[in-house]
Amino acid sequence: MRVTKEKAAENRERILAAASRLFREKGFDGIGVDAIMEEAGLTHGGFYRHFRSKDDLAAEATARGLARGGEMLAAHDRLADYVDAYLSPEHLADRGGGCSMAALGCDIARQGAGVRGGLTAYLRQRLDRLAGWFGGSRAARRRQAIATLSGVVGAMVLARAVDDPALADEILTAARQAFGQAKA
Amino acid sequence: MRVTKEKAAENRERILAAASRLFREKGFDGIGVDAIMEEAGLTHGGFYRHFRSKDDLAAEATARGLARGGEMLAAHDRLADYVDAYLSPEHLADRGGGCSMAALGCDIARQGAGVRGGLTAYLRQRLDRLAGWFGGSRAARRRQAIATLSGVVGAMVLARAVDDPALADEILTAARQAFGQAKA
DNA sequence: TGTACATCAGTGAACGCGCGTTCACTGATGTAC
DNA sequence: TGTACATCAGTGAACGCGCGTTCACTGATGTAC
Repeated sequence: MRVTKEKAAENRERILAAASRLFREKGFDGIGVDAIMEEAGLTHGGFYRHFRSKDDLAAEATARGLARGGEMLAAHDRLADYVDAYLSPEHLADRGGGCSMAALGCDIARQGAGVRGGLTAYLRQRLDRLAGWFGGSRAARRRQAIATLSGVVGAMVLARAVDDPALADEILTAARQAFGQAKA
Repeated sequence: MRVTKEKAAENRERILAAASRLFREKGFDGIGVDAIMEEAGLTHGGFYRHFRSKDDLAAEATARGLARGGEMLAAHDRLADYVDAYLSPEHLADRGGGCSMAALGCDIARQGAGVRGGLTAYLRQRLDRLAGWFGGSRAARRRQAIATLSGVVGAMVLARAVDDPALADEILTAARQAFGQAKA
């Protein structure tokens, strides 16, 4: 049952969206091609008409997820707003729709060149954007951008790892205060 | 071929040590019971004389790995020394022997009660110890402990995820400067 | 202390299931005339 | 524009492999007398 080119392109997008969400929720090894295709409303056999392998999908889906994270970053133009949004209870709960670095950071180090290269390019962009929100020398601004990104990503990872909601909330609150304002 | 109680206890330790290292290196889903037993110098069939399941092993091995991290923390009595050691190139390279929060942080959120409970208890301890290195009110010290731990863990996660060694080094260096000294 | 027997850590084969990938097939789409 | 044919997105069964777990068996250890 061949479908129109438009429909096929739309299906490919749906596979990517499902994969991007499910990888972040369950990890690269925690979700299978069949479950991703089912989530996209297709059967698993057709997967290889769109992607060469699961690894290929991981690379494309990660890039897609990171791009969305970039939109979230672009939606704020002040450091405190961005940090508050990043370290919000909503982001804590929405692992599948949130930042890929927080959801998959440790796993990415074990992935192939496609995934890691995509993350590296994205991280550079995000650092550039963040640096613009700080004062001081070029080097000082970059240092603060790195410290802030490390801080918010680490806080989200720890808040999600902990099994006590009160402690998770305390971590997010403390990190919002610490990273939400530019320092000397 | 029954072995002495002492030998059996020693074998159990070897399984735990191998699991602790391999889980950190490859992730909970990235390594099998058979490979862990082989690393411990045993065959996979005997695994269930020591542990009820792979999940059980994950919980015990994670607790073991975190305890070692605690020793590393105890080995330093100044903030800057600890941060320098944590954010060193040696720690970056030694994923299997390093901090479990940096190696497995994102994966732990998806694990069972045993693993998450162990991490939570350990994280509380580490925060208490870190807080002692800061000045100010009790609340301020705790906030700085949380921000520092988030910062160093996040920096290590990002430095390992990136595929450019120069960028990884830049991240570690910037984070050492940012988190290595107590702030107001 | 010596002897007989029960225990159980460890072995290696086997089971069952899930998952990534392949394949023959379908039938609507796209294209060449 | 209409017709005939090639293309190919999608289907569902199947393959092969790896992995968590089980099991019958071994034989040295531990224990009861």
